[in-house]
Order: sequence, then structure tokens, then C-alpha cells
Amino acid sequence: MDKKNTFNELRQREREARKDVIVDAAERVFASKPFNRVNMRDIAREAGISPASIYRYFPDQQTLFVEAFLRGAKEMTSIVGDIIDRNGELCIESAAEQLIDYLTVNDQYFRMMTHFMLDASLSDESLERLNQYARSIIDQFDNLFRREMPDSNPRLLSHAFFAAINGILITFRDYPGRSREEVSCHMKLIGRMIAEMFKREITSQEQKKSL
Amino acid sequence: MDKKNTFNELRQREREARKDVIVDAAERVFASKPFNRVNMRDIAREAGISPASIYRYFPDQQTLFVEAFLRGAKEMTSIVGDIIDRNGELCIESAAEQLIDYLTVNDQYFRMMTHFMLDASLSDESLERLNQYARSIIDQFDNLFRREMPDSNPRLLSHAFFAAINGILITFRDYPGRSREEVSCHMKLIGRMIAEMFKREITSQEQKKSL
DNA sequence: TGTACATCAGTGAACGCGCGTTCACTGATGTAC
DNA sequence: TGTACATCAGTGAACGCGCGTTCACTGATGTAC
Repeated sequence: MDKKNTFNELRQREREARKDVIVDAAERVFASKPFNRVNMRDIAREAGISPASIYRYFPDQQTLFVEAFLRGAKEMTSIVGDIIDRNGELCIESAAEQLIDYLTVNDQYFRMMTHFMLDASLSDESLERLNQYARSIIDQFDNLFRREMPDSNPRLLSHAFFAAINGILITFRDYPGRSREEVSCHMKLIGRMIAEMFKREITSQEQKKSL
Repeated sequence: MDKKNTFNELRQREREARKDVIVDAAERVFASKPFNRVNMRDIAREAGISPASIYRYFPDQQTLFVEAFLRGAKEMTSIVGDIIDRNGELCIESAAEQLIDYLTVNDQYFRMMTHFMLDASLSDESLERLNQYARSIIDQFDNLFRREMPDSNPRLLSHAFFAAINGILITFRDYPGRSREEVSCHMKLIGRMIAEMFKREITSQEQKKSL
């Protein structure tokens, strides 16, 4: 009985490992071409298996895509966390700048996120997983703001900041007739500007409280 | 010779009128279902013609879609202009709020805009037309800001404001588990908050200048 | 140790659907003589 | 006024492609007796 369990566990683990191979392949494909042109055959080719095999591990495309997104997104979260921690001295400007920088260079996940936000008709489960993720990102921003205004609820600020950063990336991403470098520079400029406004907002809120 | 010209002109005008019928139909379809599920057969049905007929007036789908977008977008521009003019007393907050309101209710064009910004691989001509449009919208924001800070260049502020509004709409549009009403309310709250920050930014810039 | 059977990974080929677009054709209207 | 011809709108049907997904099958490995 004991043995049987270990056997099953092993087999289960192997199965998970093979699932991972597919998700890894998916991530690589997403990194290599625009999200909306990635298909199952691409991923199968990258993983070195037949398209049909994918369906042994994932019920449908959407589930795989969300899985791959969340995998990469976890890295994104931790980097966002690092950026925020590294800027301990109320340097919201530099946090904004670094965030924009990171999301410009590694834009696959950002693209996927916007896709899920705008076009996708997701299953309830996928939706729930994605929302959980969005919340975890916004939590990070909470940390950023709470350091500067303890005993306040920074949730609204976090929402606004998150939305503003999203807006900058989406709006200027494909700025026509500019090099990638120039666009990035412009986005960071705007980002810094908005971050300054948030900083001022915080000090103003703190002043009000101390009255 | 004279007669011939008038004849040709007439025919040309009739042709334009029929083109309009198609664009009108397209607009109605876009209003009735999510942008990414609209197809040529839908539009043909709505216009009461066969799909093949559309190709007598438009070389391809993209051209028609951009045409339809720009048609509706013109209305959007003029409404944005009205909102800005109506809020002559530096009421950026209320401008933001009304903008968000309008773009939430008439969300077709906003959806199309994000589509063009993110997914579309457009022809140079379409791209140019869309950029011209984006510039005209940003010009409107310039007007909003320039009233409060004459002799300054508000372009960066306009960019930032435009991006922030976009970000709010995209980020919270499909907020899970909330009614349309609640979502709209939340977006307007965030919008007002950000608008206040912009107001403070303006007065701060003006103070600096007067030193 | 051998045999019959179950389980599961993996696959090539095909299914099926959506959809942009084109083809070959009809019918109406204008034009030249 | 009639006739031959050109032009153009409009269309039903089909083409062609992409792509998610399923089918029917093979082959390997484990299990029961």
C-alpha cells in the first residue's frame, strides 16, 4: 500500500514535470512573437511534441495560456516586489521608472495581461486565478504607499497608480515613428511625472491627518 | 463636357452615399457586440447587402474598420471638446469624471481604440489616420490645461492625463463581481483622485514660474 | 516464468468551423453610331 | 429608333487558410493470476 502510493506519487510528479515542459515551451514562444499570433502548433513544436499531446495535459488552450501567464507573472510579481523594496526611501519616481523599464523590455506578460483584461472570455476558474494575481500586484503597491503613510488605507492610491502605469504602457507602447529607446524614455518621463504627483498627494494626505 | 462632369460627380456622390450606408451599418454592429467578434458577414447583413458587395467599396476589412472607427471617433472628439469647454473653471475633476462616464457608456470606440493600439498590424495609411486622430484628442486636453497655465507647454501633462484615463478604463472595465454601476463609480472615483493631483501639479508649476 | 489484460503517453491525420476574400455571372444603365 | 457594346452594382457560391480540437491507433509499461 505504501509502495503503491509512492509509485503513484512518482508518476504524478513525472506528469507534472511533463506539464512543465509544455508550459516552458509556451513561455518561450510567447517571448518570441506577438501574443495574438501564438497557436497550439507553435507550442507543440517548441516542446518537441505533437499538438494532440498537449491535450493530455491541458483541457484547452485557454487553460494553458493562463497557466503560462501566471508562471511568468510570478516572476514579474517578485521583481516588482524587489523594485519596491529597493526603493525604500519614498522614491516612487524611481519605482515607476524601473517598473516601466522592466515591463517595456519584458513586454510579453504585459501583453498577455492586457489581452486577458480586454478580449478574453475566460472561464470562471481562470478569471479567479487572474484576479488573485492582479490583487497580489496591487498589494505590492500598497506596500510602497503604506511605508509613507502608515495607518492609512492606500488601496485607492494603489489602484490609481496601477491604472496609471498600465495606461502609460498601453498608450505609448507603439508610438509611431520613434525608436524603442525614445519611446521608453518618453514613457519613463511621464511615469516620473505621475509618480511625483502621487508623492505630493501622499504628503498632502499626511498633512491633513496631522491637523 | 460640363454635363459629363456633373454626371460623373453625381455618380461619385451616389457611390459615396452607398459607402456611407456600409459604414453606418458597421457602426451599428460595433455598438451591438464586442469588437473582436464583428465580421464582414455581420456588417453585410446589417447593411442589407451581400458580403461580396462590401469589397466594391472597401479594399479590405481593416480599411472599413478604421473608417468606421474614425467616423464614430469624430463624435467622441467633439463630445470630449464639449466636456472640456463646459468645465471652464479648472474643473479637471469633473472633466475626468464625465470623460470616464461617456467612455464607459459608449465603450465601443474605446474598445476599438485599444484594439488598434495593441493588436492591430495596420497599413501605413491607417496608422497615419489613427495617429492624427490621437493627436487631435490630445490637443483637446492641451486646451484644458493651457487655460490654467498659459505660456506653458502642457503637452506632457496632456499625455499623462490621456494615459491615466486610458489606464483607468482598461484596468477596471471588467472588474470582477461588480455591477456596471459600481465599476463606473469606482472608475470615476479614481479619475477624480488623479485629476486632483493634476490640478495640484498645475498650481505647483505656476508657482515655480512666478518665482 | 509466461500470459492476458488494463493503463497511459504519444501521435498523424483528419474534422469542423469561422471568416476574409475572390470568382464567375446576371442584370441594369449609359454610350456610340 | 434600334443595335452593339462598355460599365458598373450586386451576388451566391465557393475558395483557402488558420487553427482548436478530436479520433483511432500504436507501443510501452505495469498488474493480476
